[in-house]
Amino acid sequence: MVVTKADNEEFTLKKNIKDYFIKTRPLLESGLCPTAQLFSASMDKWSLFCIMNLGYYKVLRFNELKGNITGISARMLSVTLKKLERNDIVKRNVYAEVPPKVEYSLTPFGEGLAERLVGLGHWLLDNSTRLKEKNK
Amino acid sequence: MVVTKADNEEFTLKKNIKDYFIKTRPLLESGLCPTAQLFSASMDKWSLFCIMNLGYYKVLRFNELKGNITGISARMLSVTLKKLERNDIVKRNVYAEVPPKVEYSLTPFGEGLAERLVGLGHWLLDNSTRLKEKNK
DNA sequence: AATTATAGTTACTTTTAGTAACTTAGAAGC
DNA sequence: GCTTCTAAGTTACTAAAAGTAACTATAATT
Repeated sequence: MVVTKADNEEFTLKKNIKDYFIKTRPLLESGLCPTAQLFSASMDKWSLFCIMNLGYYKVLRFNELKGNITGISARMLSVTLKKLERNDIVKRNVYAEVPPKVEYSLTPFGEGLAERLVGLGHWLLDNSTRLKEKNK
Repeated sequence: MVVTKADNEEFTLKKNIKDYFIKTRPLLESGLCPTAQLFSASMDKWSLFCIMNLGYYKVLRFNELKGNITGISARMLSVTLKKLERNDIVKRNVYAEVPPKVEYSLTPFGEGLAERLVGLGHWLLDNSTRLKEKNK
């Protein structure tokens, strides 16, 4: 029997999914699965846009983010940034000035996340078909 | 000047994020950015659990999925599966029997997505710290 | 003394998520 | 031949989250 490259990839994928299940099943029950937490609590469209903008521009102030993200309101940006800060994805840097000056940037974890989300984004751009239709 | 491996990785990451911005900026305005669509319309926690379960078990019936995903209601599973079907992530196979028999599985695009989400999941398991605390 | 600027907050409305009970249609048991 | 069972949902309702619009604090500037 000849084991091809494709067979090995198939095996690796299956093994990865199996590993993932074994690792996350007990975490899911206790509500501590980081993947579930990321997707249920932290990964809405506004979070994605904040992470991508900070990944590109590195440091942005509140109103710069608001200007870059079309459609976001001050309240939703505030709520989103607090959530990302709680999850150690975004760092908040306050200057004691008037008018206030607050700079936002990614943490090292946030940078790694941005890198991986961009990877996923590129794959989606190349591979999604049905998603290209405007939906809902 | 010596170009190190780290420099090259840094460069590649920056280039990827730049590419991503250039590609998605016009798509965002028209509401046709697949990444934004995936995250805003299709990527909630229930979608993630459905995709992961189907990635692992390959084929599952409605009540099997419901049994595997703790906490999901019939309505939310129904809504989620319809959304995933609309986005070409999940395939629905109906048998003309009574009581009804419906089998769900991933499309080829859904399988690719599952693979990438598991990759992200493994990275999160290894690298997330703050996410490990129960939040919200 | 009024105006401007930044980074939000507060009160309110609309949309979405979640819950619980109901539906459909034939097959099997009594 | 009447009741019970089953799978895969749906329907009507409530709770929670997202979204909108107007407001606030503080000091420097006009």
